[in-house]
Amino acid sequence: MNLRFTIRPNEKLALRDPESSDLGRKIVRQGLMLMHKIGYEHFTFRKLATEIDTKEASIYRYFENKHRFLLYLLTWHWNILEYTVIVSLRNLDDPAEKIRTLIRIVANDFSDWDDETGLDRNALHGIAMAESSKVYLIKEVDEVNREQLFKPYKDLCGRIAGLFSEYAPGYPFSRSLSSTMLEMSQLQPYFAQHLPALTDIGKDGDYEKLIRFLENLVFSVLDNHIPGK
Amino acid sequence: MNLRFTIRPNEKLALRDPESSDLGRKIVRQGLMLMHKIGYEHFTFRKLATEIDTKEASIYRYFENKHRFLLYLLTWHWNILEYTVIVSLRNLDDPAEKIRTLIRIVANDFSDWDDETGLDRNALHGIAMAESSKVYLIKEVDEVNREQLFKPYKDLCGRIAGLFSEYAPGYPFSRSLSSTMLEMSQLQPYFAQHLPALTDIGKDGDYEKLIRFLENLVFSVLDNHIPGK
DNA sequence: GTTTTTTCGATAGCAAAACTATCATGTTTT
DNA sequence: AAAACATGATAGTTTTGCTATCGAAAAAAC
Repeated sequence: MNLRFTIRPNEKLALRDPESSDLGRKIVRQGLMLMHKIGYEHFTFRKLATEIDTKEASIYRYFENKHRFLLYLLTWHWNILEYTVIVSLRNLDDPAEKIRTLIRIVANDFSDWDDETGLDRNALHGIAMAESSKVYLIKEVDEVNREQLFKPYKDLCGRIAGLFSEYAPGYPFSRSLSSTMLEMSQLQPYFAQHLPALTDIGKDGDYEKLIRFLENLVFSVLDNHIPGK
Repeated sequence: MNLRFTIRPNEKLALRDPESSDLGRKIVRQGLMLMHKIGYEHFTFRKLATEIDTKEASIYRYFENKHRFLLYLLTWHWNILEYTVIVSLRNLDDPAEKIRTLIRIVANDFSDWDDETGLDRNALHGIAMAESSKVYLIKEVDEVNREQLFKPYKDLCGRIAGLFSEYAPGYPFSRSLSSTMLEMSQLQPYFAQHLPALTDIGKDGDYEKLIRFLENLVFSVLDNHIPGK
C-alpha cells in the first residue's frame, strides 16, 4: 500500500518549511533518528548540528526550539496515522470491522506501509511511544493549543470517537475512550519494554496481545451500550 | 478519616532523609508548591533555594537532581493512594464495592482525608496529573527501575490488578487495565482542563463524570469475563 | 561540658544547554 | 547584473545543572 501526502504540518510549527531544502530535510530525517537514539532530554540542536555537519544557528532558522521540533515530528506521526485510517476504512462498511482495523493501525501493525515521507517509521513510532506526552504536559499547553498545533491529534481522536459513536450511538464517553485507546496503544508497549509489572503485554513487539487488549477494552465498553448485546 | 504513615520513601531516593530536618521538610513542602506553580521544566533548585532562603548547594545535599525530587514527591503520592486504598477497603467484602471505592480514591475523591504528612494534597494531585509520566519516560528508565524506585507505583498497580482478578478471575489483562485506569484518572482531568476535545469529562474538577467514565470502563471490561453476566 | 561530628551558609566556579547576533560567502531568482 | 535569500563561521549571553571548598553554628558523642 502506498500513501501520497498532500497534508503538511501547520506552517506556524516551523519557521520555514523544512521540506523545501536539503538542509531542512536533513534536519528532520537525522533529527528524528538522533532523538530516537538519545531521547528528548538529551537531544540538543548542537548535537544534531555536529551530526549532520552544519551549525546550530542554521537549525534555529528552521525550528524555534526542540519542543517545536518534537511537535513537528509528532504532527507527521498523527497525520500518517489519520491518513492510514482514512485509506484503510474506505472500503469497509461494518462499524465493528472498521474499529478492528483502526485498532491494528494504532497498534503499529501497518508500519510497513510506504508513505513516501522518507521518515523512519520505526523511529517515529519510538518517539511517539516515549516522548509524545511531553509535547502537551507543559505549562505552555494553552498557548500552544491556541496556535492550533494540537489539531492533528485532536482530529485523529475525534475521528476515532466518531467511529465509536457510529458503532454504539448511546455511548457517552467516545472521546475519552478514543484518547484512552490512543494513549494506551503507546504506553502499554512502553511498559512492556521497561516496566513489565505494569502490563500484561509481552516484550519485543507483542502486537497481537496489545491488539487483543485494546479490542477487548473497546468492544466491552461499547457493546455494553448496545441494547440486546 | 486519619492516616498515620509508617511508610517512608525508599532511602536511595534522597541523599539524606528530608523528614529529619527543618531544612529538609521545607525543601519538600515548598518545593512541591513551587513545582506545582511553575511546572517541572521551569523548576530548578536555584529558584527553590531563593524562594526558601537557602543555598542551591544545600538542596543538592538532599536530592541528587530534580528528577529524583519529582520521584520523591510522586512516591509520597503513590504511598498515600495505596494506604488510602488499604484502609478504605478493610471493611468491605463485596469485590464490586471494593472496585467502586477504589475508583473514587484514584479519581481524587478522598483528597480531604488528613494524612499528617503536611504535604499540600492539591499540589500533589496537580503534579501527579501533569508531571508523573516524566518520571518514567526517560532514557534512564531501566537503571532507575533497577534501583526499585518505581516499586510504589508497581505495588499500587498490582494491588488494583488483584482486585480486578478477584472480581473477574478469568480476565487476562488485569495489570494493563489497572495501569490504564491509573493513567487515565490523571490524564482525563488534565485533558478536561487544557485539551477538552480529547475528553468528555467537564472542566473544573468534574469528578463525578470522571468516576462514571472509569467505572463504566472497568466494569464493562470485567463483566464481559464473568460467565452469565 | 568540651571534643567531635554533622549540618548549613557562603562563595566560587565550570561545562553544557538554549538561545541570539553579526557578517561574509555562496547560490538562486528576477 | 542586481537583488534576495540561505548557509557557514564566529562570537557572545543567560540559564541550568552541578561540584568544590571553607568556616561557623548546631547537634551528638564522649
